[in-house]
Amino acid sequence: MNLNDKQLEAVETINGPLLILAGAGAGKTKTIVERVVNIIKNGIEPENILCVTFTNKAAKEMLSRIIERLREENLIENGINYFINKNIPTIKTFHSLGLQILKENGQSLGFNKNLSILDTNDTLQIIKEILNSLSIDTKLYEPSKIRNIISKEKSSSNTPDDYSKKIANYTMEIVEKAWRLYDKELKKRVAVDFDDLIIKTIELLRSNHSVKEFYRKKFKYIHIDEYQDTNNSQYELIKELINDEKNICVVGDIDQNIYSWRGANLQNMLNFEKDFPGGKVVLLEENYRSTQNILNLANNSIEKNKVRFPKNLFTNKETGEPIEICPAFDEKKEAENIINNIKILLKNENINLKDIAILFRTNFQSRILEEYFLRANIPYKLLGTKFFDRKEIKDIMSYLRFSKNRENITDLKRILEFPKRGFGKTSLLKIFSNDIKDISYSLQEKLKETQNLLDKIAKKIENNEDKLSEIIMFTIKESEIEEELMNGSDEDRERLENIRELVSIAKKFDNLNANIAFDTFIEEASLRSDQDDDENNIEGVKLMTIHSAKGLEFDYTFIVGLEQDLFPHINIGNKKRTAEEEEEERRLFYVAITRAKKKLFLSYAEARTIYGERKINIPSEFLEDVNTLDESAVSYNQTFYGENNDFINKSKNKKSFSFFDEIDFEDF
DNA sequence: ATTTGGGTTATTTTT
DNA sequence: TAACCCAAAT
Repeated sequence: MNLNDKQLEAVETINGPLLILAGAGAGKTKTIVERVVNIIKNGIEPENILCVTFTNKAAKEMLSRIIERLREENLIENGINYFINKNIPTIKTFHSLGLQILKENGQSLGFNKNLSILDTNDTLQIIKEILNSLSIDTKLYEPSKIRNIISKEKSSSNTPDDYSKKIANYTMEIVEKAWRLYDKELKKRVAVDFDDLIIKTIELLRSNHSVKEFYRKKFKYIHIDEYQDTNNSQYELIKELINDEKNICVVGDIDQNIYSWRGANLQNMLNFEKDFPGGKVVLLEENYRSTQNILNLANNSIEKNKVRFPKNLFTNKETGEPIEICPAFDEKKEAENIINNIKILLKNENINLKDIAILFRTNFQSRILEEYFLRANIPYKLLGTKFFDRKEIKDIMSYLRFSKNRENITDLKRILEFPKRGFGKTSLLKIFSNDIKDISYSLQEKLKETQNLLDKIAKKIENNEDKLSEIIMFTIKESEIEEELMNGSDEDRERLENIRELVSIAKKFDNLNANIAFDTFIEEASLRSDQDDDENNIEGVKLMTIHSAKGLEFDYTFIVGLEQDLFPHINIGNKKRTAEEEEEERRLFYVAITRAKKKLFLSYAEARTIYGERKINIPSEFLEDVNTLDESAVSYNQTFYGENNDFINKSKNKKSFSFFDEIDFEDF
């Protein structure tokens, strides 16, 4: 299978703890896939293997690659539908694994299989309501901050009781009170938040010995991908699942830990050898993605960090094209310059638009880029907008979900408020506290109507006569959402388009019986973030934040906005960036660099308008890393830059010219 | 019940 | 700048 020595070593070490330190592009997924295949070759049943990933996409990819390889090795019947075959490895995200365990065994904690998952928005609403009920000034004590504290505590596996012991100020008192009420509120709704999917699973395993033994026996071989991104509670969960054989393999790269602000704890990775003594460590340094020029920059840059395991990426590939530095006068010129460079790429070589990506530190930077892509008529796709977070999609999902789980008031609230039926604040409160007699007669009628609709939806799901997509269509029509949006503004019609997109997503499940399709669909919608399963299918230049580019690769990669305070990003308010946070910014730069396969462009603007204010910036300190490279490894794009760095004068002297009429983009 | 206006506040977001 | 939220006004 064309493995290098190190990869082979990892693949062949199947018993005991194994730590794989895998640099960017070092064939990490391939190594896990081959290791799983190897374990099965050694006579272990596939169902005894667990792989945990961080995204559904990664899980999906890993599963399909494993199945493909098992077929090649004749370890699985050809043509068999592996979704029906139970004897396959479990490959899931932490959250979907938790959900599965809770649905199947969580009765003792008050859960059932209609358990709802609340996203960050839903939970924020609940926190707001709680703070209001406590008459707390939400200006002084921001709901989002309170929620974040609770979430952070939860993901560190702390309970309200733990927390109450360390209360030192009034804010903490509020947090504790709100937390307890919040937990009660979730319980009432038979709902969990993302953190609960992990910590409730731990609670279940600890309190229910037979369930724990079942899973410990089942999962004889455990793999954890992206181990550097695990938080404390995920680490605790692993510890509960692992049996005495300690067949655990974790894979990760400290240099790619970019989510510490969300609780990802580097210590888990740093302490692995201590936590699981007697294990083996394998270091994968050969990179199969980028040119040596790109890797040199990545190596030299990340070397400045203190918290890491030393590693040096190398490749057998050629030196490659030089890194191109692209200075610009301001963000407009930067955008223009990028368009120009893309046109040159398209003109000179046989390059596809989908092999080009533009990465930025913050979302607002996409705006100006979009403007210029639109103007230049170059197809592009902005990634990272969360389809299932859109209001109209959440509304539809609420109808579907609530038809089966009538405990979740968040859903009911959404339903009653959209489309508008005349329910206001007071009438909603009365409905929620079951004082239905107190609302007006006409509202009572409306409520009955809505109830009827929900019953009809539930019946359709149970009856199994209609397809899932048909049930959704039915919901849109009968709820009069379609009518309302059709006759609304342009924006409303766009919303309707999104809803139609939801219907077409649901069609994927139409071959399953409605009940199962429904559960799968709801689960997928609650646990996934991005609508695009496969960004390879996107025709057009890809625009995204560096965070969402993690794990992806592009032939031609632009990193834009390389200015001090923008990237590395300066913290908001008067909070100073800590040394650790500075290192995280550098890791982010490292992740960005290592996305590039063939050529890397580094772009910055000397002036930029942020929040309506024009600011003069100095080039990012990260650009200095380029000085560690040979002269031949770097080229300077002079288009918007003077010979003596005196680019302002230069651009004054330059006649303005247009880039937008050189190539006809109709073909793309 | 809905609209208007003023004040606030701007990272990253695998689930 | 612009989006968002809430209170006050209609």
